[in-house]
Amino acid sequence: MSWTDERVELLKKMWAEGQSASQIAKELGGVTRNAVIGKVHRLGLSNRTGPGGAPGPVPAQAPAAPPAAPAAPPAKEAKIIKETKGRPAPQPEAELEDDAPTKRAPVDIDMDEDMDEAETRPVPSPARKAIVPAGQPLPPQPSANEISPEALAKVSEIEKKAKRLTLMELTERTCKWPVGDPATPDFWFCGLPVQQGKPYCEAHVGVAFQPMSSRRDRRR
DNA sequence: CCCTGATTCGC
DNA sequence: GCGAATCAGG
Repeated sequence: MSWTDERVELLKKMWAEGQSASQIAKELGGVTRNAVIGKVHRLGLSNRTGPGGAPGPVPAQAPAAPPAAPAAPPAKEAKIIKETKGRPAPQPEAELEDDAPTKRAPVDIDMDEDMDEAETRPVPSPARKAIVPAGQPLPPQPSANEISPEALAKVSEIEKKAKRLTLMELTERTCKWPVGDPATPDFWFCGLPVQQGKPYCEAHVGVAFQPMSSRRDRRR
């Protein structure tokens, strides 16, 4: 792959949007994040703080280059050998399949273990489109009336920073919360880092698992 | 460990 | 110019 005008343009766009190099690389395809970073530098737009531009929306690390002290040259000789560790994939984990995402509740993915206390329980997944006679433009997102408005706000908040991964890009540590209509090209998965042991990121765990107490008395 | 961007340097 | 390898950090 080469840096065609188109690709460079997309690179610039995404970089400006605060997307990470790895994400840009994935989007472009055929290049690694290193390639992207290298290109970014050669294009001279390494610092996301453009002239007169709005501050980056992403908590990008500020490279505040300090007047590097004339420290002694690194005398590192030791070589670090990375241990090769095999992944026998023990647990009969449920794998995300090409199964119709229409009714499959992502909640049951890898949820066997510690569901800890009976204090929480999964809430119907948002991916599950209500079985409704087609024709209605209704966006059956998770019934808002049974989720704490606080959690919802948090979700819409972080969804702006979502990685927007495709099914194939999901890993054991990327949030598997689906967004959008599976039948639409605008369908994607959150992809943010998952919360330890959970299939979702912090925000989505918030709406996926509700304390029994708040679920107890929802009428209707 | 996973992930980020930054730099170097042979090609 | 390119980008893998490496470095440095969260």
